[in-house]
Amino acid sequence: MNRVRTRFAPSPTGFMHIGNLRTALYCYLFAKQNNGDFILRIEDTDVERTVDGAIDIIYKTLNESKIYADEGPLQGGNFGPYVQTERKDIYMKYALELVEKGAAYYCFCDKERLDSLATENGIKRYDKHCLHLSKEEINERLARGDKWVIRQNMPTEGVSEFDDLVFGHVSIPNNELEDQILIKSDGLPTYNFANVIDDHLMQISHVMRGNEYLSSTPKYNLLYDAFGWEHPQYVHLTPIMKDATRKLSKRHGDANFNDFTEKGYLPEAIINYISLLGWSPKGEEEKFSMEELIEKFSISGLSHSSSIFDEAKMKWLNGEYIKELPFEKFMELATPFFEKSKIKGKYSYEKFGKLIQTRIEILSEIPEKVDFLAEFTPAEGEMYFNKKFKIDSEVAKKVLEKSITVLENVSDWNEENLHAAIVKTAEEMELKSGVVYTVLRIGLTGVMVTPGGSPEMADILGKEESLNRLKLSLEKLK
RNA sequence: GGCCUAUUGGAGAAGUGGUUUAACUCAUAAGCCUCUCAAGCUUACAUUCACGGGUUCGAACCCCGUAUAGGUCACCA
Repeated sequence: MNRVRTRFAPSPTGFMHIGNLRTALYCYLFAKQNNGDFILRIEDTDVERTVDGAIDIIYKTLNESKIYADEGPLQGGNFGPYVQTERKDIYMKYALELVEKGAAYYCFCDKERLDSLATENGIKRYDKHCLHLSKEEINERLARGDKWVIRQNMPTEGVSEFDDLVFGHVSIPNNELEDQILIKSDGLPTYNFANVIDDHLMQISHVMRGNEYLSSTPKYNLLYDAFGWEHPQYVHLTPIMKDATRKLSKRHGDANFNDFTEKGYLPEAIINYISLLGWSPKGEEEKFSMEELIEKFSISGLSHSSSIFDEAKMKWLNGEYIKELPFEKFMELATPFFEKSKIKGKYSYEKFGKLIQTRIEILSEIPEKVDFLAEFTPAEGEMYFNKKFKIDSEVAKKVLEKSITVLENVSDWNEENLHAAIVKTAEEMELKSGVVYTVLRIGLTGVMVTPGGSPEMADILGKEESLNRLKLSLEKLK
């Protein structure tokens, strides 16, 4: 078998869409698993749609995702250039070869004529009007400077068949195939032409791409045939949906890689999650590093039907990745989010970080998890009510009174000593320590639910602030 | 509308004619643990594989039809 070479060929039209990223991932995984090459090719033949800076976003996204190209605009290679607009002359040369062979022809039809071909339901199909123009007439119009395009000359009968590695055998009647444009009037090739020329010239062995190309694949094969080239293997990928009927798209929002990284998703988690959309691993595990994905990926595990993007599951996976982060690394990533919270400049990010690393799934949850501590309103009496520990406002008042005196004598204010002080208070009052823990937690924060317990809260607040708050809480109960 | 493709639970899915009582993961629910919340641990969650026929001793798996969904029919990729 030939060397495995796959390619990811995005158009630089904006941010990197999750669906495209997944295609890149699969191409990369398949190539690497077979010790092959992964090529990045920029398809910028639509001058209108290309946006400045989009190429850099592609590079940056791939890099953050740890999807590294062996060949591409940045790293070069033996099959360059890897940007299609820089290959313009190559396409023209091959198009002319096709015209010579009769597999393609010049077309001078203008928009009005093309529009007049539309059927009642708006579908238009080119009628090969210019196919039979004489050589003289063509040369004359060319010389005159008439606008022209080059179209592919499709067979009108018969059936085209091919084998797709996911969908199996597919056959399409040739009369369904339109004489598509190969070279546009601006001299640049269409995707339909450029991708065939480049895939062949770059020796791509496996073409992995979206499902939307499935029914045009016979057109590409006809092109390969006209040149006498070997067909590549095809692997058509099923779309990622937003819900049962809508495709996940830029229009539906929040489907770009950087939307997720900005929300505090880790690239590893995003990659891991999207690898699972449309592909199913063999075993029970679903959390995989890139190395494991390379090892486990298989075309036989690719799905035949579309899959719905479920952010809840990606969140869960992200939480798993956050939990296993070394603490220093976690703090490095978390700090920008602490900076956006209300505790900015007030309390230790580190101490809070220890508490919330297991309590958040995405980094952007940090502010909402810590903001409560920045403001303090003493709790109402009924907030202390607890059936299990038999706490009511009277008990709370006594516990607060006693705790304040004990805590005032804690000289080295740290978690360990605070635990000890609480246990000691409970013993002296002949109460379960849970009673004291609970009352203090509420007394210190004014809220019933906190990430972490009372010693942790007291430690973060510091001695002075803690005692102040407890006194205010006690006041409130009187 | 023509053509192409798909259809297993709330989501991702395994499964390709007979130990599948339909794996596994997320979500959801309950319990344990526990100073609350998380985390962790345990358990529950499709008599049924879009629907209707057929083939077969036997079908989610094979065949036919219907429905539904997606794709495609651009000088966009």
